[in-house]
Amino acid sequence: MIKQYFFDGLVQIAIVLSLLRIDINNLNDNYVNYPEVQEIILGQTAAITQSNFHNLINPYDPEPEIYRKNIDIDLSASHILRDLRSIRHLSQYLRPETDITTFLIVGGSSFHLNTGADAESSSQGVGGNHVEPSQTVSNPTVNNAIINNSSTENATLENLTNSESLLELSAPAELGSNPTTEDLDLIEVLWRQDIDLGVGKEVFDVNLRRQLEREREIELAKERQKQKDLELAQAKQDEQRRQQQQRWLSDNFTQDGETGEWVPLGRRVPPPPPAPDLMTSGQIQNFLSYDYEQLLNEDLAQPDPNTGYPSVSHQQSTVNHHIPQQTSPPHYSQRQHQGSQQNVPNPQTIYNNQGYQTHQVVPQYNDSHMQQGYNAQMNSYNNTSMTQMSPQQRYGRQESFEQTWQDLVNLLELPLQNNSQMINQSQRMTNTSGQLSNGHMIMTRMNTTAVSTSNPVMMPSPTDNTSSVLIQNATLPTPPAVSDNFTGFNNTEMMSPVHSSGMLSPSRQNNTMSSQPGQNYNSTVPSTSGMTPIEWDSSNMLFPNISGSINQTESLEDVDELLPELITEDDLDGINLAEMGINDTVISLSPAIKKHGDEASSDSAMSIGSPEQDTFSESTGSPFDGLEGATGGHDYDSSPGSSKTSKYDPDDYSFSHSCSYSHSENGHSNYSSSFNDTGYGSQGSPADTNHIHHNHSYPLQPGADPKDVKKQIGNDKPKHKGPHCRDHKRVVEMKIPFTVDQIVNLPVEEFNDIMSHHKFNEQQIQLIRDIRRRGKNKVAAHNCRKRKMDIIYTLGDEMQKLESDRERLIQERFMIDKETRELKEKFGALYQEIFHSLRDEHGHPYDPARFSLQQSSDGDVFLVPRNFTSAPENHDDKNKKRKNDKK
DNA sequence: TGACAATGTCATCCC
DNA sequence: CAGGGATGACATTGT
Repeated sequence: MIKQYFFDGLVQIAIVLSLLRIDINNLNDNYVNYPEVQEIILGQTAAITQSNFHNLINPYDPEPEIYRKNIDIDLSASHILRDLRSIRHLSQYLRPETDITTFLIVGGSSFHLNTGADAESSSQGVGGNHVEPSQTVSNPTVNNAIINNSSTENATLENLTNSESLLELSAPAELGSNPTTEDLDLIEVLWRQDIDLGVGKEVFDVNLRRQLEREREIELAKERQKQKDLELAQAKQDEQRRQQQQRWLSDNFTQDGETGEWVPLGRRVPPPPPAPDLMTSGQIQNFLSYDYEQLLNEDLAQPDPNTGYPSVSHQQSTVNHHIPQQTSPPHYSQRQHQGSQQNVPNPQTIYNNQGYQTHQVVPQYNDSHMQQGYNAQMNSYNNTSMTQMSPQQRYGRQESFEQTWQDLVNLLELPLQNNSQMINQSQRMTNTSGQLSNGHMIMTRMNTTAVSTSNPVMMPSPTDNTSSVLIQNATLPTPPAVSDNFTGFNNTEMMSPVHSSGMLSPSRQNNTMSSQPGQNYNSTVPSTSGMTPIEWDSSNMLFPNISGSINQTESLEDVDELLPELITEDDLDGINLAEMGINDTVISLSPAIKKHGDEASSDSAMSIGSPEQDTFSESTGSPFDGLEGATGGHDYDSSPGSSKTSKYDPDDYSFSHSCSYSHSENGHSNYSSSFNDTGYGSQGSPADTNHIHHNHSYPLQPGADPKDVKKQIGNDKPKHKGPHCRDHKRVVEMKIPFTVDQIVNLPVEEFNDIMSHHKFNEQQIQLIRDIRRRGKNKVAAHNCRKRKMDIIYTLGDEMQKLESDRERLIQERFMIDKETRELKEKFGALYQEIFHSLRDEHGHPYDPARFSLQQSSDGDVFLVPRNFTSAPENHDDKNKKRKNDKK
């Protein structure tokens, strides 16, 4: 019995000593630089962060499953130390809310933690084990092993002596001194902590353990009973809600016998007469407030038999339909009055597959024609953000917004309908689509609302409703410069019958533009256009919302068919300045248009540098033939020039005018789109290497007004004078049977062949070579200028980016400095607290001038003498003490 | 009529 | 070495 008594005590002492571990391997003077010290600085507690502070495994531990210091032991150690605090000098070791393991390392032999040492000495003396006291004291691994072994009653400490870790450290000889009465008291205290440590006497006492187990079982049974009661109460409450919901559903919906889904009565079944147990408004309110989200959630989960999508839209739409007939939540009535009544008449739109979310969740957005753009936005929103939201979130937001706005309207007695919609939309968009520029969004919505009010009877066509969602168009902000043009377009072109049948024209333009290499106008479908958002973002969008509402699946063939009809070159020439916003886009399409519509196009830019077009056979089919077919007999000064936009037709390499045409509304045009012969197109520009597609168009300056383009256009016809004309005149005069274009653009081989086959005199040869050289150089000069502009814009972009980075870094540095200051202050306070909490064996505080706290890499904090410069492992002669300071 | 932008041309370098 | 691209400088043209 006595043996068992002391054996238990020895085990518990070992536990304590495991907490008061000493790790000389990690001792270092540079403790403050260790990350663990920074953890202290950060105020992390082991219990919260689970840093390596507590997860380190002693490499010497023969049983690696035992962690030197896991969280449980720490918590238990806190109890131990709490008791230790009650006795003598250890009373001040603990401080609340600090989680520091403290090691007391004292240079002199007089410094030692007498608690563990004395206890050990006393226990070993009585226990009669083979364990060397010094070994047990100094090695925490051994203590862990003891804990492990003590879990089995037959465990002996024989294994401990065999542990290699036992031999790692040697404790001072005085640790084995005779126990004092204080030590015995400490042993008693440690026994009391057995329960806290989980290795109490019951571990060794079967009866006690069984009794404890029984108590635990009783407690567990009580817990289970409580849990069961709670569940019952919850189930009862749910059942009540379900019944209430069922009743409401039965009033408004019918349940499909096959699928079990709730189908709105108005869709398949004629609306039944009002149910006798109609809920009052208050009831409905109550019901909604409690159960509607759940109901909606369930409804959303039910797939629509027609579309396969959740049938929430049906529910809502049907509810909207039946509101006047049945009592339904006031929310529905309000919503219907606000917006649904204009769009719901078209069930095709409601049950449309692709647009179901738009029309379902936000049905009122369909009430106007111009809101298609906004629908696109909402489509994008629905397809992106909204689909990621839970139904409760979706409805909750919407409902809350509507409710809030309706309350406001009621309060202010605003006879708004469109405005309320607008604001609601604005609110929704603002809250749901973080990518949207609020300003632009509101602006756009203003446009749509204006149009919707001016033309309220316009209904969204099924095509529009079935349009695929153009997410990018909807989500990306429109450049402010676009706004004006876009607004003008909205109010003019979009409302015209031609364009409303197809309002597609702008979109088609967009699509057509996308077909041009190097142009990033088609930002609607990144998957098809292969553009990154950045590319898209940098592109110029003339009709963001419009294109967003248009079916992006329309083929380019349609575009090509429609464009010549919609936009003729005469139109291009006749477009007034007010429509330049459109012109910019349309004109940029000129290559595509002229490809199909007008062979007389002078836009030979596409052919520049292209071998196919450089051949004679192709050149004969080039637009120049129509103008220069006389091979010298044609006077350029009198050329019609209706399609001529360059001031110098004979040398119309097209870059001169294409660059002017490819302007966008913000003063940037993609010159490279029509000028791709040099490899200096946008793809090859430095900006592209960074995936930033600059739309800088040479020669338009950044702030240049699009009217410059107009000037270019307007000046086309009179621009048939100058040095270029001289070359052509000379060609004519010299009876050279080639055009300047042919002379310039022919490949060297073919050019040489021609020169060899034709018998030219020296004068002719010289003229031809000069023309060719000048033509080449002209192109080169243009490339050079364009490249220069690209570089300038790229550098500007980089500068902006660097400036933003700089701002961000400055901000970060400021924050880091602030955090550092705070951490330093925190560290200082913590240091002082810990340091002043330490007492020597006489109960006196340590002298800060002589000692300092330092932390090892494993998170242990040591009290190190100031003159303790070298690593502790190199000074084994010094007395080292370790403290696990749990506060 | 001068300023300015756009463009063409030349000279030169370089590949 | 010729052809041609690149580019600075200058000229021309039109607004």
